[in-house]
Amino acid sequence: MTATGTRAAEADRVFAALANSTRREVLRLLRDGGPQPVQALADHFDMRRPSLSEHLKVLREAGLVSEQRNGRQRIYRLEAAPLADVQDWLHPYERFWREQLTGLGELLDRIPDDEPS
Amino acid sequence: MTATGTRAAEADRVFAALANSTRREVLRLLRDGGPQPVQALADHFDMRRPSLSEHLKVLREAGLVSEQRNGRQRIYRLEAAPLADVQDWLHPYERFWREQLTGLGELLDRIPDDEPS
DNA sequence: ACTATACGTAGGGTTTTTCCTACGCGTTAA
DNA sequence: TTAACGCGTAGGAAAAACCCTACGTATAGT
Repeated sequence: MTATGTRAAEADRVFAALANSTRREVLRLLRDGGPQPVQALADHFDMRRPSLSEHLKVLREAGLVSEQRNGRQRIYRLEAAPLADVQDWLHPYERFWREQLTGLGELLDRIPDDEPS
Repeated sequence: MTATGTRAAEADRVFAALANSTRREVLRLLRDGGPQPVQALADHFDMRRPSLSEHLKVLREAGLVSEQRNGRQRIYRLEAAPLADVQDWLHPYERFWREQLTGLGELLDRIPDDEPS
C-alpha cells in the first residue's frame, strides 16, 4: 500500500483505471514505445489533449504511470507494480479457469455436498 | 469474444466489474464457498438485496458469474474465463514489473536512444 | 386458493465519469 | 520582453454508476 486509502480502495482505483480502452492503450504505448511526453501519446487518439491529460491523471492516481518533468514537457513512464498486484489478486482464481477449461469444474459443482456413488 | 460488442468493450466490462469491492468480494465468496443463492451472498454485505442483485447483473454481463435456477432460488456460480483473459492481457507487462523490482528498468530508461559505451 | 419466500426490475436521487472549451502557468525561442 | 509551446486545471454538460424504496413475477408451503 502506498499512502492514500485502504487496500480495497487501491484495487478499486487500479481496476477502474484499466476499465477504459483509451487508458489501456496509453499503457500499451508506454510499454511498446517507452517513456513519452503527453503530445506524443495524444497523437494516437481522437480526443482533445486536456481529456487525455485527465486520463493520465487517473493512471497516475492508480500508480500505473509516473511523470518526470523535462523542460516544458512531462515524460510519462509505465509503472507496472500495480499490475503485479493484479496478477497476485488473480492467482487464487487460476485453478477455476483451469478446471472450467477442462470441463472438470461443472462436474464437481453438480455434486454439492454428498459423495459420488 | 462472446456475442455482444468488441473486444475492447468486453475488457471494459470485465475491468469495470472488478473495480468495486462488493463485486470482488462476491467473486471471493463464490470461489471459497462454491455456488450459492443470492440471499446467502447478500448476508455478507451491509446493503439492500436489490442493490446486490444489480451487482450480480454487472458480474453476469461481464461473464464472471452464471446463474442456474433451482426452484425459487438462483444459484450463482463463479465463471473464471474472463479472469484468464485478464491474465493474458497482463502478460506483456510482466517483464516491466520484474525489471522495476530489480531497479533495472530505471537504468535502461535513462539511456533513451544511443548505445552504452 | 392464499400466503410467504426468493429474486429481479422500475423509478429516482446523488455522485462520479468522461468529454468539451476556456484559461492559467511555467519554459523555450525570437 | 514578447510570443509560442507544452501541459494541467476549472467549469459545465451528458451519461453512467450506485444506492435506495416500491413493486412485479414465479415457486413453495398451508
